[in-house]
Amino acid sequence: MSWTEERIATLTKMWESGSTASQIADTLGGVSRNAVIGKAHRLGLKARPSPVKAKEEKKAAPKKKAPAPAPAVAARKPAPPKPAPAPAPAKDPAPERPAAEAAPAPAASPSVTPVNQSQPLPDKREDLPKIVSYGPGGFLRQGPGDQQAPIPPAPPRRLVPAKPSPEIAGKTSLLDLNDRVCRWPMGHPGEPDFHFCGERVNPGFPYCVEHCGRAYQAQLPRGARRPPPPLPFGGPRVR
DNA sequence: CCCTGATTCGC
DNA sequence: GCGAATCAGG
Repeated sequence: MSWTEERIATLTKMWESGSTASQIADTLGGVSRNAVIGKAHRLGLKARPSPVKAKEEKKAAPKKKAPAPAPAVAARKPAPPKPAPAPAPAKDPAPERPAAEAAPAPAASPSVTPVNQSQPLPDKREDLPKIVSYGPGGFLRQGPGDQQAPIPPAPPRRLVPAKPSPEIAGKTSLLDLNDRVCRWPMGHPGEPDFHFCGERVNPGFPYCVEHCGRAYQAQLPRGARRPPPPLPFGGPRVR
């Protein structure tokens, strides 16, 4: 498969919406998770909470890994030594301010004196122990005296694809299918609770062991055949 | 083991 | 540019 305009758009949207590379790969089809990640990086839209990227070397303190007798076979990855090129001038660990806090500029006009204060001190209103707190998602909570909204903070919420219906909550939906879950349909397409088996597959097959037994049956001699089990699709609807 | 994203590097 | 192989943390 090639990266068409459309597929790139899908990749970009899903990546930015927080979908995992695996989900994106499954959705797109024809590409691997690695391909998705690779493409995403090439598109320049990387940077997402990575489980493995929360590292930062502080000092050159190689604990282990003495230069082992390197095997001449350098078939791959001849780049274990990572000389810290970081010219970072002792980045002080000052925590970055959340956008919500950085934003609230002195938008409030100076003329508006704080109410509810027994000590109106316009001179040193900056050292007032202003109590702020943050709501879910980083929204700035405002006290009763805070009138002016300090710039609507961009919603830090990430959009997550919702399940189509509560009926299949917890069930294996079409979007949940991948190479290692059983794709045996449960129910009929179109029905609200239609889903897939979702069990781990019998390795090498698209179904779990149980459903492999249903899908693959030895051919019996003519005359000795039993009525076939209901087909996953196309069978008469029984209600 | 399963998952995740990052990175490398032959093609 | 692409993506398998590999790494490394959860």
